[in-house]
Amino acid sequence: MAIPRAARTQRRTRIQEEKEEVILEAALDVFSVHGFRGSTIDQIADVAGMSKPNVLYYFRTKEAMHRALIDRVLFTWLEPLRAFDANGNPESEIRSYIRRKLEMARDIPRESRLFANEMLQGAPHIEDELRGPLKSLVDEKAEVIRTWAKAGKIAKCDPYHLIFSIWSTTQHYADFDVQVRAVLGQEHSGEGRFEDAARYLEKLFVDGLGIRHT
Amino acid sequence: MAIPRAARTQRRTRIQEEKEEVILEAALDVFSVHGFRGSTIDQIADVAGMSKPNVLYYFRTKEAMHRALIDRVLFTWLEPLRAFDANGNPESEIRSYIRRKLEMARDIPRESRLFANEMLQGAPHIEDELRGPLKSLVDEKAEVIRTWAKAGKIAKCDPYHLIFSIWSTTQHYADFDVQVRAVLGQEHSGEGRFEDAARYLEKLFVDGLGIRHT
DNA sequence: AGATAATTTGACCGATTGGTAAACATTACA
DNA sequence: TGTAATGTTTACCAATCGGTCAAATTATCT
Repeated sequence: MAIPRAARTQRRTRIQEEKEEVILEAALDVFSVHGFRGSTIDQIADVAGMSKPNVLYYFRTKEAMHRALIDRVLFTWLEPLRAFDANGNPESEIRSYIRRKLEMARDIPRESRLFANEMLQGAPHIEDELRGPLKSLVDEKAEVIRTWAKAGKIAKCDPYHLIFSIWSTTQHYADFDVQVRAVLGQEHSGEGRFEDAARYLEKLFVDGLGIRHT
Repeated sequence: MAIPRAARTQRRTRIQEEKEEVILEAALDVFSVHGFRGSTIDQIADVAGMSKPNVLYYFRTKEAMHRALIDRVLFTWLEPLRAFDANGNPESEIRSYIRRKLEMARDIPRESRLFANEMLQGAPHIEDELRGPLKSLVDEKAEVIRTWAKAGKIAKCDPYHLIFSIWSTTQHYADFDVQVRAVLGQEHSGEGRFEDAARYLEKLFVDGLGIRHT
């Protein structure tokens, strides 16, 4: 019998690389909508265009697929926060952070929904990542914000809740997309809503944080 | 055989009233965490402390339970927006709206998560309510905000995105509770975080919307 | 080309799914 | 108290679940 990927130490084949990509792509489609429990391997196999045993040849369990997906997406998703620069000036840093997050909500909404689903379920698979790497990163950036506040560059405010508010307002356009479309109506549901959102949010945060325009 | 509730036209019994309450309570527990597809009648019956066929005696299908739950929760959830008063002054109205929403995120987070789950899945069960009653309500309140802006009471801004941003920032504390706790660390995960959030968000929105303190 | 390793599939497994049937137990009301 | 309506449970159903297995197919390398 063939040796499944996970038990092997050798190099990955071209086919492996391709098929694993196809499967994770399909898994993202399914998991991001129905969550872990609500998704089935059959669904994923269907979307991926292959048989269920074939999917299970590359990922031995449903959990393994989900795990691989989370790991990959977690990195991408935190990229904008990592880019948050202590040496930049507050206004442009915050503006571009908001823009980047909104672009991600627009361009890769499934990734956002995958996380949202995980959070709603109490993050049973990634609690360690939250308490570890994520917390460290946020702690670091919170310190940057606090420094800015002490230097009088922005108003004094709780840096953690500031970060939460940027996360929530931007990811809202991915996670609650249906609601946003429904409320805005068909005429405002084009891609232009992201530009409107960016304009509004940038102003809200720049003014709300008492940032002096330079 | 007994006639299930849904097919009956007569008054509801005391027992019916009680048991339906118990079931919906249990269903809220389960649906809010796992979503519709990820939840099972067995789970709900277990939490409700009754047998599966007994649950199905009161609600003939899983969908019927979910439907009843959504209908009930939708009303409660929109209460704060309904209370948004055109005759009040912008500062106090916005402050109290934020407070109310945060209180709900703290006191009835399961309701928030139920909706969030529904949104993530594309709102297959409540799209009509979104396009109808919800949109109407938001349209009405958006008009109020626009009036305030025209009167110079608050800065000009897109009223829809303003409402979205209040929704998302406040509900974040219910939907992403695990993440918030993980990032804040154990020492700041007491109920005090809601007070911190309220302080931060009120300032953000009051200043961000250019509301003059009176 | 032939051998070997990698990939794919159909048939299948026990457990769980949403839901039903009918016997049994309890309640409400005359 | 009797009885009809209401409520509850056990046993069960077909469909679907995550996952296995061995056989068949395809790709790779000499």
